[in-house]
Amino acid sequence: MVGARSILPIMKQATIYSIAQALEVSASTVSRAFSRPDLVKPEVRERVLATARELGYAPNRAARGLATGRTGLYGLLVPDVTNPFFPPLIRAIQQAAARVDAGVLLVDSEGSGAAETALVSRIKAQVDGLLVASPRLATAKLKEALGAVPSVIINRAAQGLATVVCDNTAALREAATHLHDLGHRRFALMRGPSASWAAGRRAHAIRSWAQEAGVSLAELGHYEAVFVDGRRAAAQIVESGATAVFAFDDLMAAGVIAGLSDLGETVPRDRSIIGCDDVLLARTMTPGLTTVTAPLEELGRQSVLALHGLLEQRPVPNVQLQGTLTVRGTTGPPP
Amino acid sequence: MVGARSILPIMKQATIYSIAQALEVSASTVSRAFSRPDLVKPEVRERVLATARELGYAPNRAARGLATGRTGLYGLLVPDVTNPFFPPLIRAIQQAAARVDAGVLLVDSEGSGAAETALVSRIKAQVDGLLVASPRLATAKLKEALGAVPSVIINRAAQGLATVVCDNTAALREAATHLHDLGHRRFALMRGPSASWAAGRRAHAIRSWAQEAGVSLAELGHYEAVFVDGRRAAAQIVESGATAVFAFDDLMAAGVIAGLSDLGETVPRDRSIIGCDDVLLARTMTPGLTTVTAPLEELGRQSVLALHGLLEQRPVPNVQLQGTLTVRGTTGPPP
DNA sequence: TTGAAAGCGCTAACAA
DNA sequence: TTGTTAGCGCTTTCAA
Repeated sequence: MVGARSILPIMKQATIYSIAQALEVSASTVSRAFSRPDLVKPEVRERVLATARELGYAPNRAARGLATGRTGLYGLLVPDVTNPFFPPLIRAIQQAAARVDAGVLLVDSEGSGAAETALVSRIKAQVDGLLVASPRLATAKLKEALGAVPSVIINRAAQGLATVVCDNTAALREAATHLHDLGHRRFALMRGPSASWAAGRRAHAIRSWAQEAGVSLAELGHYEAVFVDGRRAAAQIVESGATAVFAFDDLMAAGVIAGLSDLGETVPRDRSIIGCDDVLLARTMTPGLTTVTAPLEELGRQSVLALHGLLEQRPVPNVQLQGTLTVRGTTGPPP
Repeated sequence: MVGARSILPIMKQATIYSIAQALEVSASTVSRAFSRPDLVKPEVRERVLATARELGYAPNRAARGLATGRTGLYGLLVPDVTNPFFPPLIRAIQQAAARVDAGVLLVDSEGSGAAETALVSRIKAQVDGLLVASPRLATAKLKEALGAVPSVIINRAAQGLATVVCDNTAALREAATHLHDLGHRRFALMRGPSASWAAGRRAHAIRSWAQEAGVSLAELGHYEAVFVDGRRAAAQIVESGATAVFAFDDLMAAGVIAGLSDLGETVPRDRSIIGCDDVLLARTMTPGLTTVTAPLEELGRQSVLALHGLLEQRPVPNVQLQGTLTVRGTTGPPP
């Protein structure tokens, strides 16, 4: 029979000491049973773990953090949670982080570079490392804000920082060829935000393809990566005379399609549209959007792996993943 | 001149002690300058704050947490980050939390009640309180898992727990009347997940309206709240003969519309569809989806306020917000 | 393989 | 208004 530890019904949260006392071992042993299990005799370890469970013990993260200097938290900074590109990424990151026993502290910068600076300095003290997705901030400023915090930049190349990016060049060229084969000769490109690294890359890919293929390319924008901007741009598309249009991303593509519909046009009958990223929206539209699918799961997994590596002082290579073309219903032969 | 503290270029992170030493005051004074500014002479406080800035001091959250028992973190548990209902909510919560100086630890249960139990126990030790959005778990089990952690349940009524919900009854009745006025007499209801509290409420609202109005109502489902389930259900809609259909949510509504399109129908020409929540998708579809708009911003704000209140031992009332009807392009007169 | 003891950086009585 | 003094719960030498 275990002696009554307390008459009160309110039992304080168990600590390594309560376990140590109950088992008549030292607190160090209990601590080791959790953090360095290999250092404690299997038999003892079992008993510790058992009573820990009984007492509902959970290690106090703050105490551990104070002792080790680690918080067990990864900060995740995104420019806009409501942009459908990010939720699948967030989910993948959250899962991967859980696998290395880290929590995810989520912060939204609302698309503002200035806010990024402020947020980074606000949270860098409470996390072990930072995952920065699609930063708006110039690389130099970003580096300055990050200081010495181990960080991984997602979706942007940045000299001197660990990065995980998705390269859509090949898929975009494939898409262009697909349209060309269908008979299109007049192309338009709706450029994304000028501060977006991905926007520049995508524009470059399409521009150089057009040049090689010797077809005309009207460059429109820059636009914000939102639905309404795409919608408003429809008139310019019509004016450009292009029959095949590359939107910066799916949101914008959906906007253009809506805008064209406002003008009495139907896609793909009157014009073909291609998006980028393959967000939920692209699959739920009718017809489905032809787009370049980003490996978001893998992007998230790799970012966490990279950050984890950084924290273990391992050298981490920059990783580059490939987007793939997904043909759905918004591309067809020109009218 | 300040004496050299270190020859090494690597300066350790400043603590209250480094500041105290530099200013020749006690560490308590420095501590107070931050946590209880009113208790320290303005003049001294200024000097503390100034050198803190100079030294790049940021309080160590873990240490503070250990001393106070507070982590400064709110846990946010959602069933599916990629469901477009949640991102705007997450953003609102994150912002509101920042305003009370709390961070948001995000966790995704992937729609599994079992996972909810596990996740709650995994994170309840590292947060000050929990925000649980649209739990799948039965209320009793949920309460058991939550134990004594201060918690606010979002989007579900739960006896004995603080809750913040959105009531769509009035808006749904208004929508039904709108359709009835348009001439519809045969209605269908696509029920959502059986474990979803909101699904039950919505079904009830429409069912009782139909009864009162004396119109026929075909009840279909339960379906999962995803696009593909809606799409697959299109055939049943056609079979039911209903000309006006209430989908459980926007995702499902979008699915139905795609499914009907597969069957050669057009909305709203052949049938009228109404969604619920007004997620991004509803605005970007062509035509736009008639739906019930949820005040997500406010929902998020109120949840954080409630949790904050709970943590300050204030009594917090349950809050109930109202959805509002937003008529767009998917409703019209019956054929 | 285990225990004793110091310390991580901060807060909060209590005293002055 | 400020300083002194204990911890908060855990990890981690160092010794045994």
